[in-house]
Amino acid sequence: MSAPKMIKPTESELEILQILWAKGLATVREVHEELAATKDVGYTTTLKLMQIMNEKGIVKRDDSMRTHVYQAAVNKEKTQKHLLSKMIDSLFGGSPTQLVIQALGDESHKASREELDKIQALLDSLKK
Amino acid sequence: MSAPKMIKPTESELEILQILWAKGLATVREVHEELAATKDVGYTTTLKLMQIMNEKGIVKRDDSMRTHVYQAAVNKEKTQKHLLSKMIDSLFGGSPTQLVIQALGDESHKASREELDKIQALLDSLKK
DNA sequence: TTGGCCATACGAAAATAATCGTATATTCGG
DNA sequence: CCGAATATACGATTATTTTCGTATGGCCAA
Repeated sequence: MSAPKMIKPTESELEILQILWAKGLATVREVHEELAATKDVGYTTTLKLMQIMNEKGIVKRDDSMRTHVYQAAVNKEKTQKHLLSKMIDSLFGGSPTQLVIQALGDESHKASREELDKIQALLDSLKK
Repeated sequence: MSAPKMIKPTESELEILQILWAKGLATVREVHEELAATKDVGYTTTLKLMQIMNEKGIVKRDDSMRTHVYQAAVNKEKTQKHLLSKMIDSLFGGSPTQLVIQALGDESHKASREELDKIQALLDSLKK
């Protein structure tokens, strides 16, 4: 089994996935260093998490070398869509509109002009 | 302490909050019946959860009667915004735009024409 | 060769979340 | 008054997630 049916990464797993999505390929050490920049966590903790993720099929690894090389085994957009959909149901009563409005109104994550234009374009196409 | 600084309801707590936000005031039994319609869970489980939420300050209760009456102690929009913000950080690299695009493109949660207009209005005001 | 890094494996503790059984009190119909 | 129904309190179990200590072995410079 390579691609897991139930995509339900935990909080910590998501942090690791983010890094793997950005890097493509990465060793435990690389992932760990990036994690450690933000939070205080031990190396073996990161290692263990990635091992578990490998068992779950969330990541794949190449263990032909002494230092294993990992990569995400779940698609970024699919995962985002899935979790977003869950949030729409669990927090916005099934309406994506309220979510969009809240997201756009978020003061701490302001959208740039270009981004707004991008959204505008999508909106236009949806209106047709 | 009435309003908690750290808004971090668990999955189950969120389900209960949703019901309380909709109902305004509700007893444990009322909340439980609504929960039980969807999932298989015992009454005392719901009770316990709501007691814990009360201790955490997520809900308030009037226990002047034998049957306590609960209500949400956290603001719905604030909570939505907070969790959304966390998701933007943890899953969309801090950019709300990708989130908005994914949300609007979600096939299983289509936005109506009115909703699209609503978003358009907000977009217009942001563009200025 | 050998001592120090650096790697993975693995077990298990610690922290958090969810579940429920049982005790006990109140209410109310008959 | 009495028993069934219904309420809360509370302890304890189970499940899940996170964390880390320790074991073990490879690699390499001195």
